[in-house]
Amino acid sequence: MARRSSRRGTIQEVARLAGVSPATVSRVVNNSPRCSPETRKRVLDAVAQIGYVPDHVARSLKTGNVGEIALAVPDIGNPVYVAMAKAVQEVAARRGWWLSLASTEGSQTEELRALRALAGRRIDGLIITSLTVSAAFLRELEPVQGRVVVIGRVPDETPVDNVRVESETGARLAVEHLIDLGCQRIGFINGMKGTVPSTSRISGYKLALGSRGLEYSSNLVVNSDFTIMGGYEAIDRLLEQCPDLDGVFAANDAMAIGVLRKLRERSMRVPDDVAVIGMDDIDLCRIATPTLSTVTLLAAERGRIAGELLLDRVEGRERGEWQRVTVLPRLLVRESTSLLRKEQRGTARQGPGAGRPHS
Amino acid sequence: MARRSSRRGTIQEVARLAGVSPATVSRVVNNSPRCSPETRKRVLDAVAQIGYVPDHVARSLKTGNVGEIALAVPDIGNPVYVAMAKAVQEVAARRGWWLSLASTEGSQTEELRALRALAGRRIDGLIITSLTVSAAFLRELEPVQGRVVVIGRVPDETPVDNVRVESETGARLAVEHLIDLGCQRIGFINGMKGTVPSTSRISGYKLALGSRGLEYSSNLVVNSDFTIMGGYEAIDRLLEQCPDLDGVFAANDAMAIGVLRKLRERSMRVPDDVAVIGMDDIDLCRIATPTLSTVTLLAAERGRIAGELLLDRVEGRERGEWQRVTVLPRLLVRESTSLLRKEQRGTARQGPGAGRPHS
DNA sequence: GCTCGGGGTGCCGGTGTAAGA
DNA sequence: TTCTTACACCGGCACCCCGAG
Repeated sequence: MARRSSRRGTIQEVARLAGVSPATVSRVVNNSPRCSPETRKRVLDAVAQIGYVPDHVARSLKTGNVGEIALAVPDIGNPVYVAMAKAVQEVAARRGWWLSLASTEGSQTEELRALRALAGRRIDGLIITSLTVSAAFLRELEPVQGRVVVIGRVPDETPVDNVRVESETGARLAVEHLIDLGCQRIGFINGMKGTVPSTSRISGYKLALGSRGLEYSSNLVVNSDFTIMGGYEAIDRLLEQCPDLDGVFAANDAMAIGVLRKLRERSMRVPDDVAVIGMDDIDLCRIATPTLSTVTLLAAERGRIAGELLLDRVEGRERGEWQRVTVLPRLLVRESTSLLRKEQRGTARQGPGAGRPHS
Repeated sequence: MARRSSRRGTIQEVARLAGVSPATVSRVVNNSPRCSPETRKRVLDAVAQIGYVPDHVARSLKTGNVGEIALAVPDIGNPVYVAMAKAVQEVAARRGWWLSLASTEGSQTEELRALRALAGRRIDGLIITSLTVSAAFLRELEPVQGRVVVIGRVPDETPVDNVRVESETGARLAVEHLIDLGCQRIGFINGMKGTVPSTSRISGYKLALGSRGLEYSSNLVVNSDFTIMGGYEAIDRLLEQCPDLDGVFAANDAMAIGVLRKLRERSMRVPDDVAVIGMDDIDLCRIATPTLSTVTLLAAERGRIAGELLLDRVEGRERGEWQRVTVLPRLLVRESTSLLRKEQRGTARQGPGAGRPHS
């Protein structure tokens, strides 16, 4: 096992070489004020000569923290989580923490592994976003209180800080937007049944129909997974169940991009024949043809907030009640649901735009 | 600082509760054979009652390794590195290691930070892919020998295991393919000057021109960054310098996708007016319109190899000479360089294909 | 008595080894 | 033998102590 391979010197060796005590070396290395300039220089010379680097493990054992937090996401290939990760990374770096990323691939086992890393003090804190909040998951949160932030809704009494987004409202905004455009038969391509995100989306979809007086029909809904290929194949099934669709709401942008691709293959025009809207606001929305309308769920913002909350706890700044922070989705209208669709069709459009914030 | 927050019990407390010594608890927890069934049960009961989880830091201090490796990539938002990360992750999990991901954002500082994490024994091993191999970088490799694998070419004498891809050959394959299609004026959109990937690509580009008897002209080359937006803006500059382009080679797929997007806006047909080829083989190639021809650099394969090499070293299985593994790029022909372009124009094409392996 | 620079040492929480029942 | 214990030790850090000014 061990091997402690090419370690170059301990604090004792440096101390011996510099002719001081280990305590002094420690003070110099940690920029403690209590040392004279000349001693400092002698020590630093010895450090340089030996190539001494403090052993992080030993330091952690003594100080009680390892200086590292982790972010666990279901799929690091999903641009939404990349945006989230970059935001957390920014916070961590600014506050002097090392961030490590873990991709759970949606597996419970991996999520629990991350929580156990926390319990075993491999890391000091954890931000985790889970697609399905299970009982086992909630149970494992108990012993690591104050060192976890969950992104995604958890039951109210759960003893963690929690960052939420009203994705139900987001779904409602998207669908109401389609309806207000004149769409009457709006298909919904949802993610896998039973996951937290898919539950709130279907709920928002129904709310929107209700608020505008449209009927819900299960013919208008299909499930698939949250990827481009998922949307690509799901739209076929949807069109089979309901050939005269005039609008599609996809549960995320990746799926919506797949839908655009397939509709183009089937020579259906967007938004003329079918208006399409996604959710998340990934970069690809502005590259797609036509550019994709969407509802942003503010992944980066949630990441930033989660990072701050976690570090406030872990650094001991915050000891109060469990925080519940909710961010509000915003509609971004682009070409795929453009109101000007009749006039602009067939002519070159303007380049990828930032999307027009709306409402 | 410290805080050792909600830690639940140490090995001593468990030992006291079970009426045994700490050493016995340690043996039980680690499934050491030397212990009687009844003692084992008593200990396990005590463990469960207290909710004891071994302190990973303390264990690491004694055993000399932390059970964690890291993968540092320039940009976790790049699908190439995602593919690489997933491959490494698979290897790490299979061999019982924890993998953490770090995104350096191309910053030297962050790369050196990762190397210092290694030197300070925060992690046991590191796989790192760097865009620019600097002297400072090479210098920092010295003290952590045998615990680093570099993906991307380093000087021959560098004391690390090294996984390479002949990206120069890859670039040559791409450009020769365009020439063999009949292209005469092939623009090249390269990444930032001075990076390792861009250097080998321009070299391959020139080799291809030479091998087919075409002239090199600096008018045909522009630089930008390795993103969709990079390609999107670079093609404008390229067309300004050379309005009658008939082929474009982009240094990676992301840029090529940006090119496709811009060409569509400018109503230029692909491949009819301009053939386009990228490099990397990211998933988007099969979703783009038209589907994007490319040269795969086998990112996942390189990740897998790097993972195995690193763990062989870190586990002490391998102590021999520094390994140099080279993988060979392969051309994948899709619609954006389709030979059938004249015939198929204007009709619906077949769906996203896997690409036809070639040569 | 107080400040300042520096030294001695117990300790963090496990693990491995040699000795003991 | 077979199981268990005592104890040194991993490598820093932080507290407390000391002497000199």
